[in-house]
Amino acid sequence: MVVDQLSEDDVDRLFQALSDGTRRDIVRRVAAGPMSVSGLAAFYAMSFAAVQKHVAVLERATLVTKEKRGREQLVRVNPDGLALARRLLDEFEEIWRQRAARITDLLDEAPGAQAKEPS
Amino acid sequence: MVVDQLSEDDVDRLFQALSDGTRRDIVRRVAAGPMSVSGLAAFYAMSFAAVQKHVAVLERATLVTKEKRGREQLVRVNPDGLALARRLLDEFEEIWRQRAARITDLLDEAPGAQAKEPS
DNA sequence: GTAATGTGCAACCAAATGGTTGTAGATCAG
DNA sequence: CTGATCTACAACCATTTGGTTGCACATTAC
Repeated sequence: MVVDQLSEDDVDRLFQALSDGTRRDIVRRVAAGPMSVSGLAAFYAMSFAAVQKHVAVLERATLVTKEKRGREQLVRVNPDGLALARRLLDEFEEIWRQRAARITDLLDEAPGAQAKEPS
Repeated sequence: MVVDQLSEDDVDRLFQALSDGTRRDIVRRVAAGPMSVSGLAAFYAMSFAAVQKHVAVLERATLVTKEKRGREQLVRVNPDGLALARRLLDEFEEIWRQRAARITDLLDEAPGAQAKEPS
């Protein structure tokens, strides 16, 4: 099953965005409530520009959204992005589960019986 | 909620391993049944050494395991690794869900209750 | 035995990543 | 208005990543 219209590059960006501790922490923080970029930057021992870049990576990965709010830029979590990533992992597990079920069937069936595809 | 004993570096490796299309494809293939490294390499338009490196990345991320089988090395999916990644994503969603529930509560409650959460 | 196959590893290279500093444009406070 | 704050973006740098080729070593086939 293909997940939506996601290109491989989209999936690359999703997981790559999640592969950095600072970015995962940003997602956690904005998941608990929206924050400005500078508000986020205050938490980390790195420059504002670095945090800005992390937010940009998360935005391109559709894990957060930004909205201009006066002179600030409010960062919000995008629940769809997270759900998408989880669904992708579910796909992998589904493939494995089907194989496991097929093997179980083979073991359960009498020897010589043909294996049918489980749902 | 901390997931098991995973270090941040472990999580980095997990998601980083999944951020490459070739590696995700390898996981799909071995999820459907174990394969040798050279068997896998036959599918991709890159050198054997490159595929070997991808498998090594997946192995360090605990997404696959290798087992020596004669002169071959059988690569298998590690369902625990996948389940771990999914659980990590569940954590993020849980944080967001809790916040959403809290907001819903605030909206449901009678007005006059003091809200700590800015809109 | 010799030859072919499967693997591991080192050295190398181009491109991407994660950080920095510096500059400049908006917006808000006084 | 002036000054402080928030953001955007460019240029630069060190390290990592994803690929290559080449060589060494085990195991299997003939």
